[in-house]
Amino acid sequence: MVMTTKTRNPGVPPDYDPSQFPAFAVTVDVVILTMSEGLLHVLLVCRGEPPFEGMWAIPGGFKRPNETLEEAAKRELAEETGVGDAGLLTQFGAYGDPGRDPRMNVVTVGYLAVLRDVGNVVEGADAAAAALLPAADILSGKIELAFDHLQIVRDAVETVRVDLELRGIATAFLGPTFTLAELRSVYEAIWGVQLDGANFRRSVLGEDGWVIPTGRRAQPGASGGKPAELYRAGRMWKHGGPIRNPNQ
Amino acid sequence: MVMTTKTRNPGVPPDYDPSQFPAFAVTVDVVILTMSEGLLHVLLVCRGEPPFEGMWAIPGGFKRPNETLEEAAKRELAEETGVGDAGLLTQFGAYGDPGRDPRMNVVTVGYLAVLRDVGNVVEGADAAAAALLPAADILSGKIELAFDHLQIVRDAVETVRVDLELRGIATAFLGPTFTLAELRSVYEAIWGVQLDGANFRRSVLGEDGWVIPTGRRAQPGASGGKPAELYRAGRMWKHGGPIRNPNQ
DNA sequence: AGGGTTTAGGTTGACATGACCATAACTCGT
DNA sequence: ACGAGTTATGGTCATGTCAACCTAAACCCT
Repeated sequence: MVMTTKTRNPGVPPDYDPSQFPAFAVTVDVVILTMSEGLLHVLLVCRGEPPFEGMWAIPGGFKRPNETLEEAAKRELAEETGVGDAGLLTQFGAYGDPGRDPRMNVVTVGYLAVLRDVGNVVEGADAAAAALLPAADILSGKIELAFDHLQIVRDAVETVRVDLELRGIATAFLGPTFTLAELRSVYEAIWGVQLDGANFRRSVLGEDGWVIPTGRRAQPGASGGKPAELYRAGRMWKHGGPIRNPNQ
Repeated sequence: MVMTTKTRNPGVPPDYDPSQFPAFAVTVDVVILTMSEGLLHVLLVCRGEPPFEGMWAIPGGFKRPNETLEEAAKRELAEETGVGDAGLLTQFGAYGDPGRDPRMNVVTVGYLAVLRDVGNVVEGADAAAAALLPAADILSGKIELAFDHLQIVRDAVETVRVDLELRGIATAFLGPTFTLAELRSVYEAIWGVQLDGANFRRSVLGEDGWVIPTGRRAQPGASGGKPAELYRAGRMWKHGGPIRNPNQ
């Protein structure tokens, strides 16, 4: 059986025999992001076996021959959190450096999942082996990750930063209804900026389709303040977000 | 030898035995884009063997165990075009649908390469088996591609559209020196829009660092006109481009 | 020489955005 | 009950950006 995606070129001497292709293990790693206490958090699992025993790692697993990459990511997400539908599930990169897994040749495809609130979901899985950790602690190196998972988390967070502006994924972090302050806090946490509440309000409400008022009002916080109106996501979020990143 | 990127979770019964991982072939496919006659073109090779014999396909080949994905892409690019350095080489997606290759399980990683002018480069390779074809003809379905390569080209073109705005890729399509009209035509071709020459000029020259005047002037075209000044790329192109896409 | 073409440079007005202020509605502590 | 603090909401104002348009300069061709 000959495996050629590449056309055999008579002019170029093939220094590599296509009939003997190297076998790889293909895995899917899912970076699960969520907002918790105004900070971006990542769901990690604690490795119970060598190598990297006892270190934190991104949940992931093998791709099966009869499923697509996205199906594998969905399956891993469900196995790890019990959640069937993420607010967002995007592929953001493939990683295949030799030696990235000391045991064998493995190419992994990174998926990014955005969940509303995973606090209770994590308890459904093994609480000892899984935890939500602040993304800032991981990116700063304060929490060390197994394999090349630090780079993978870096790329995932960078992806979510860009997608927040280009594809308007902010509502994926929130529940079915939300206040404008909650929506704003998503932008502020992910971009690490502070946005003026009034200007944010004007940008979001300025054009129809972003948010739809429900008429109901949220419970005011413990510190008081006028109760905010509850909105739900409009149709426009499919075509990019209403807010631009102040840091270029 | 046990292959687990995923932590073994005692609570979740593993319905899939990690010690028996499925073997995949991993290939790298390179979508080579270039500007020719004001249109975006894709370098394709004609398949000489079944399946999809005689159809156009993206050049690609197997990843080797001791090279990174990017090194594999660079190698494929060099084998296919003889060019050592592309203006840009970016990974944009992984494809692993079951049955995408009828012969076996193969996961491919798509890379996007941007070249200045490949007209003469193609001749260096096998001229009969390789050709530059307009991207529009491929995306419209006028030219049929092997495997799932249509989807891969679609994603590559969409990536270059976004990267043109976010990462300022435009100069990768051009030679060491260029006129502002040539630079503008890159944006116009890829975004499918028409930009006002005067406004384009003001945006590009408005801030220092985008283009650097060389003092020399280009030869006027056959239709006459004031000869345009030649510029070279400045440092700013690393951090996003100066022009925004009118189509949001 | 003159019309057509392309680059180069300037003006104007609509619009988006950021900074700032004022008011309304709620919390809490006293 | 009352005031202080807090948050949401609504508005103004100055600034900057950007698209549309117009004019001049330099070159081709017939």
